[in-house]
Amino acid sequence: MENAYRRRKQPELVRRTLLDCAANLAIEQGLSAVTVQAVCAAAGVTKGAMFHHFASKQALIDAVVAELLEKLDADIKAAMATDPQPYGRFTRAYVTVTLDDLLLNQGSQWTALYISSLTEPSLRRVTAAWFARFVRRHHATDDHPTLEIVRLAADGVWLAGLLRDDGGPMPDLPALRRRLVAMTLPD
Amino acid sequence: MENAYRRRKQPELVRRTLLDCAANLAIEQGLSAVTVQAVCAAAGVTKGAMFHHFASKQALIDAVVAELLEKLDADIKAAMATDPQPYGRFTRAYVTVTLDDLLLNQGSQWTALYISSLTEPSLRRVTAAWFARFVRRHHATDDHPTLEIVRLAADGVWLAGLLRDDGGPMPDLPALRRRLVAMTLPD
DNA sequence: ACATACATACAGACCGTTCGGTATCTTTCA
DNA sequence: TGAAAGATACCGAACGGTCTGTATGTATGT
Repeated sequence: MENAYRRRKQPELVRRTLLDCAANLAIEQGLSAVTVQAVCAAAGVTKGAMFHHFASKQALIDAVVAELLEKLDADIKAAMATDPQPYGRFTRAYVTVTLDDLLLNQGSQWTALYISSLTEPSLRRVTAAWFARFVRRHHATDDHPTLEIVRLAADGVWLAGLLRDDGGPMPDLPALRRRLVAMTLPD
Repeated sequence: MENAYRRRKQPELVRRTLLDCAANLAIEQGLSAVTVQAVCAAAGVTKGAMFHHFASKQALIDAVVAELLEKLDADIKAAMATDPQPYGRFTRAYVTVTLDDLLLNQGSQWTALYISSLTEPSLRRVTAAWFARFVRRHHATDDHPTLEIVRLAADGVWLAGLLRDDGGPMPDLPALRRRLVAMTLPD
């Protein structure tokens, strides 16, 4: 996005680019690397532009996390919609979405960002509320202790995905996925 | 630790206090709250003292994480030493140490710090290496897919512990502990 | 023309780090 | 034994850099 001063105005594109660059910075270098300057440099705009689109740095980060949660939300709901078996439906969707994200894009786009959102206390509150609401809504079909263990294991896979690029042990994801899904079925 | 200038010199106590204060700050307010000034203010010393004991801020944080990993290391080894059953011994110890930390001190002293250490890329490398070494050393007795799921679930409990104070769903820890341990036994 | 979308320049706070100086501790040696 | 000498512990202030945020100027779009 070069020569930004004299190009055509593209407010929505600029806003989108800022969000993407902030997310990428958080993913690749941690949340502490997400400075306003770094985001703007990566997006090819100046701070004036950023503060035009977002009231504060915190508002930018909040928007990034909100988008992440919305995407997770949509993916989980989509997975649940194609599942005829009521029992454990939410847990199966949770496992599927989590594992497939690691399987498909080997870079694990969202993992680092998701975990980062749990370390900053302000973001943690948002994410905790999001997850609690999901669990509460589906407690009728997903309340069994075994299902809880499966969900916890899926959470553990988030962490394993984080460590993957640093020599951490990485499970056989397809096999693990099969096993976890099998544990969510009745009997 | 008041009137620090004219009191008796207590280098080991000061060093220890700095480490504790840095850990507490990271636990309660996130790693980004660990500034040199904040640590020194909490410890009741000046920045000069801190830079006398640690070559840099990074060296201080590295020392905190190293202590955390050493403590985990010792706890796991101690738990393994009292376990007569070879199969799944490491996994059982891992589950025990993780769950008991959350059970005993309800503040979950180490959880937030452990998770935080996974977000900063430099710290992540250390922690990943530590965990990979552990898994590799015990692959003879702890290589079964079910054991891997148990370990992943224990990792998930780290995250659940993080969310606990923010309204996140908290499992019935004693029951969960029993179930996970049962899954590590033969048959 | 007017609102929107940016660039530019700057302010104020805080960051990690350095450094000179002063106290206390430890060793040396008469 | 005890005083000088050197090492260690710590203070306090200052520095250069980077941070978020603001104020203002200038182009574009309608």
